[in-house]
Amino acid sequence: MRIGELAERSGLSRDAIRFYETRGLLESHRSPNGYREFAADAVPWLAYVRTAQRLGFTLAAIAAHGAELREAPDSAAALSALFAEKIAVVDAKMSELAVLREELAERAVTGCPLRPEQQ
Amino acid sequence: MRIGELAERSGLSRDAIRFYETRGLLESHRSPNGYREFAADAVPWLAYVRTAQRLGFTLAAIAAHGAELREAPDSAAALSALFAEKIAVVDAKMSELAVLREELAERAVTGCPLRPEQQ
DNA sequence: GTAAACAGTGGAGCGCGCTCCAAGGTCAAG
DNA sequence: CTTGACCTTGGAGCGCGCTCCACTGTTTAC
Repeated sequence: MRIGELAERSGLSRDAIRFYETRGLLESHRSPNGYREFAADAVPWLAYVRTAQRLGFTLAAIAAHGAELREAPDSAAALSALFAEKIAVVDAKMSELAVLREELAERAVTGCPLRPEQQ
Repeated sequence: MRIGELAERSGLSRDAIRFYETRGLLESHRSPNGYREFAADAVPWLAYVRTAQRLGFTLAAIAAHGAELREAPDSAAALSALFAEKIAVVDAKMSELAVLREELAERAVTGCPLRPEQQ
């Protein structure tokens, strides 16, 4: 698949895809004419990237995770460990959100404005 | 309280605090000598700002929320509505994280690499 | 054969969220 | 009266995550 099709299927711009490639988030090989060729599973991968990114992971972190996966020995155990690590990060984020939510809920009940007062 | 004390108590830099003020996240009045004076509750407010920010809210969004609170009629009902709105946003974020977590967990079990393959 | 649609590169620019710096005013201690 | 800590206001710069642009090459359709 060439970049235009990947752009359409992933909902990203061509520029964003090229940018991701420079950041090591995506690999391609080149056709004889110099055009990038992407594998079909770049589409779900990019969907994952966007989700992770929207949830506050930096592109560098996502790329590092992907690189670890590529370099991991192909045992299910090693992969599981990597995912477990990532899941722990997600869980931590969820806990923080839970705390923030509780704080908001509490103030909603008490009517405490949670804001800088005059003077 | 002057900016140095607020910086120390909030763990932020003076520059960051001045920057927040330009973005409408924080108010101060000026002493006759031109120094900024902050209220004591700027400290918990900044703690809230940092938490919200770390969880993926932009400064603009946080400032907008703060402004709404300042402009809200001072009824408990109105404030509750504002907090309920914010809580809904937090809940949505948590749901997304739950989905991402599940996706990760599933792939950890199946050993599916979740990455762009060669070719 | 030509036009349109696609691809490539390099570089500038931009919004966000700051940090750092220079030049200067204020104030308390010695 | 100087020293030093603190404050002020610009303005430049920076890492992130792109976008946009100019210019060029390739492929496809008529």
